[in-house]
Amino acid sequence: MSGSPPRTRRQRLEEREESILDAAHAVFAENGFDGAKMAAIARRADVAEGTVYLYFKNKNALLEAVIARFYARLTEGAQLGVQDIDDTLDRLSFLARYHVEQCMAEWHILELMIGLYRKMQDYEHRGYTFNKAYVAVFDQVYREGVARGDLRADVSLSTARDGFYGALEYSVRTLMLRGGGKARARIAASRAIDLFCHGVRSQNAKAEGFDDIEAVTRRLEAVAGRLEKRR
Amino acid sequence: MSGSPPRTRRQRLEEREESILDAAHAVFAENGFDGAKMAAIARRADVAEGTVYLYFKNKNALLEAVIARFYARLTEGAQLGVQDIDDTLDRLSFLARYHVEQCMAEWHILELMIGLYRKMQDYEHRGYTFNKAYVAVFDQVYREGVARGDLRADVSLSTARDGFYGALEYSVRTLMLRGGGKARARIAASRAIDLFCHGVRSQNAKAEGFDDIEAVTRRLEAVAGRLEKRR
Amino acid sequence: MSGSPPRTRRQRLEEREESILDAAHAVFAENGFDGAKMAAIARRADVAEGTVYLYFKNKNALLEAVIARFYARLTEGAQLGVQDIDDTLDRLSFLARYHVEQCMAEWHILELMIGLYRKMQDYEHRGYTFNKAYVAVFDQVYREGVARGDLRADVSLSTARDGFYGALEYSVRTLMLRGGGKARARIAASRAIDLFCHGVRSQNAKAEGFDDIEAVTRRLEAVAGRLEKRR
Amino acid sequence: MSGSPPRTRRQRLEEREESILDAAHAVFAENGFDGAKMAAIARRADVAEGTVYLYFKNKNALLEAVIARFYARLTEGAQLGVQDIDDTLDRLSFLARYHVEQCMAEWHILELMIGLYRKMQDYEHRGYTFNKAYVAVFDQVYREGVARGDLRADVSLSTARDGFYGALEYSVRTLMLRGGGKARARIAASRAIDLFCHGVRSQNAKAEGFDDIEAVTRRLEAVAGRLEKRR
DNA sequence: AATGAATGAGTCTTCATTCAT
DNA sequence: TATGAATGAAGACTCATTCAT
Repeated sequence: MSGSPPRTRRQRLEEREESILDAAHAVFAENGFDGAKMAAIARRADVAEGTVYLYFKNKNALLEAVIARFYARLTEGAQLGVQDIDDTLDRLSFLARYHVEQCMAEWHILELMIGLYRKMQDYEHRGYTFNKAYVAVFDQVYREGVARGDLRADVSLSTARDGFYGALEYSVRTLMLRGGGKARARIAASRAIDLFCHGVRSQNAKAEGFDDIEAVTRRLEAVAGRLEKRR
Repeated sequence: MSGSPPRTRRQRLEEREESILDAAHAVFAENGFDGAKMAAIARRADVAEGTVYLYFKNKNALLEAVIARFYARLTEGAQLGVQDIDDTLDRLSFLARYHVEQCMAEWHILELMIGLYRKMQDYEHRGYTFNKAYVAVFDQVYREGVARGDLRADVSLSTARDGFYGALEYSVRTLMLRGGGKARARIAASRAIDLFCHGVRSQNAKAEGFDDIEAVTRRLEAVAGRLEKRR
Repeated sequence: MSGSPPRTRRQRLEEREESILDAAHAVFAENGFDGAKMAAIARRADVAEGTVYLYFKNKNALLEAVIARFYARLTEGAQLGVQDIDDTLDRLSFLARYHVEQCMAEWHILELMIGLYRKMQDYEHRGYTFNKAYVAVFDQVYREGVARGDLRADVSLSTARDGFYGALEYSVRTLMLRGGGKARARIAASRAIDLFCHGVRSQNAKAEGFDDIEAVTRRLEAVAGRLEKRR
Repeated sequence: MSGSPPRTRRQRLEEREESILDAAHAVFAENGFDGAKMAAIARRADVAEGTVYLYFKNKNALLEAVIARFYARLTEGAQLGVQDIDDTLDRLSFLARYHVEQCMAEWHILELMIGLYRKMQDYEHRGYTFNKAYVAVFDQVYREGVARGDLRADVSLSTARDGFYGALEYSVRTLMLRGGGKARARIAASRAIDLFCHGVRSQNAKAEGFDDIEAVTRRLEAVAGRLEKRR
């Protein structure tokens, strides 16, 4: 009779599952894996405790599903965002900002992933797979950047990727500990991206005249000294 | 008459405490906080269950002590290592290698710290304090590097720090997931440090004609490094 | 089709709760608070240990519930009993007998109440409230007695109450220690009530010439009482 | 050399024992039996934990000793006080005041005695013995009072005793619950003693004309009615 | 499919008592 | 005698999972 509510049985089930996942996501994020109680999840999903077990085999499976969905969404968001940008550095900037924002919002879920590895070594691959799919977006951007001549070709993709996400996540962690807001997050992201792109050595030292011969000599002497010290 | 075994009461107590910490360290690392059973820790320390509570008020306090000791050692090792090195880049290289190695060995303990924040918000400061003391070593090196003109002055210390440790830890995480050994860890560390120092933008893009002495030097150093590795 | 067993879910729950209270009552009475083990209570209620906690938050709450129920019943019994009696002295006699009998049967539960005060100072008021509701029955009887001119008006209600219940409970305690049966309890009650009504000073001292009809009546009543006891 | 400190070994031991008893008394009173920790008692006695066990076999024995000492002192105080008083009513007044004061001060210890009966049925007799010795003081006073014609002869000693101490202790309990001070205690004591001596029936009813025949008739009719009811 | 009452294994923690020194 | 570190048994409480309805 009524128009809007879902008609199909199938649809109802999917909605239920979704709401359980929403609840689980929230409760896991708030309390960690061991701290999350199935009862709390059920209550939050407005469902009886037993019902959860009709949709997910057990607590572990539920966490797995939460993480899978989280990563799927994360990856999708990254892909869509990159699509509309052309310039390599702009793309990297977007990915950095996006990553920082998402990580801050879902910080706790990310922690859970790590914990997951201990509990279920079978699923490690899964987690790795999720992550691989996500960073593939970055990889694609990076490869294109190299091809276009925008990025160094002599840095391996994995090194670059580690540097990129590593710096970002470390920033996030620091922000989380100190309690920075979204604004600070953005600033941190842009700083990190700047560092990522230019490195830390002083421009003078690098680009200006800088007595290179002198430096090379010093370095070689240092190497020689070290070699001499060897028994 | 007998030489080695500890005589003093005081000494025995300290040894006991140490052995309990060792046991707790191991059990926490293997099973995480909630997964670690006090009974297992006691058994591993070869001590009755109640005895643990003579030395540490409860499970939380025990974890805190484990982390405090870990960080104290970590910081001390970094300080000692840096003392004997003069060159800024060498110092950073050392810190990078050291960090990666330690993190890989104590990966699980580091995870625990993060989890700790949820459980005991009062102690957040503690964890933050530990970390602060540790990264102070890097900070000192970095500041000196800037003063010497070796490092960019226009990058804030915190940004640099985040980039440095972030990249390293991300590398470690990746290594842990994929299961790389110590050898790979070193390689990852040096790559990360290279990236950290030079950034990712292609040399063309950056210096437009920047001379190649830099590259040559790097190659020579690589050769020297390989030579040094030969026993 | 089947007649007696409870059908409704609600009813089953109430029965369960009741049976847990019964079990707790018995176990607390037998072993005191600290001596009572939740496991024993659960076993006695024919219920899993965890089930008890579905009905009562914890051991303290369980004890509280036991006491509340006990007092509720006690008070109700007193009220009902008094309703059917008109004469003031008969009413007091009934209350005395009733109190002694109940106290003897539930001696241990009464002890628990006292112990409760130490453990939960918040609940003191509760215990006090229960007791107040109970003695209100006596208070009402007493006030009416005063109004009717049957009882001294120059004795404060609280003093009278203390004397009444105090004497009774002291009797009970003595009986409990010496191990008297119900018969002895009744005798003790009537003696206490007699003392309560007339005091201990010799008749000479009191009334100086007060006539003996009083004494004669008492003797006759005693005879009648003895006759009644013969089955 | 020094003058005051105890010389004999024997004396030192007795002092130690005494200080342990003092500590135990205090800790038991504050926390009840199960709530009292041997460690706390030892600490309070300024003695090592193990030392307590050199003086008392175990916790139960310690409690027993505490109670024995308490009763011995209580009894002694009562005896000494009565010695100096001649008048029967004054003696009773003193005993009442003394009892109330002592009970209020040592309320918790008295509770413990009751609990003791459950734990050690072997010792019941002990407790009973202590109590018997104490109330013997009252008994003696009462018997003399009867002999002197000051007190009713037709009230059994045990009834009188129950009435006396019962009323007092009930007062005390009420005072303890409501939190009255020493002043209130004295008032309660004197009121109780007044009630004990004169009973609650209105003087009018008792001493004045009071239509006794009428009353007697009613009572006899009641008895007759009861007899008639018998099958 | 949904419910939610029932289960009971699992764990931290306490504390009386012992015993090596 | 005195010490106090060590012991380990015992018990309240939690919570993932099951199952009768």
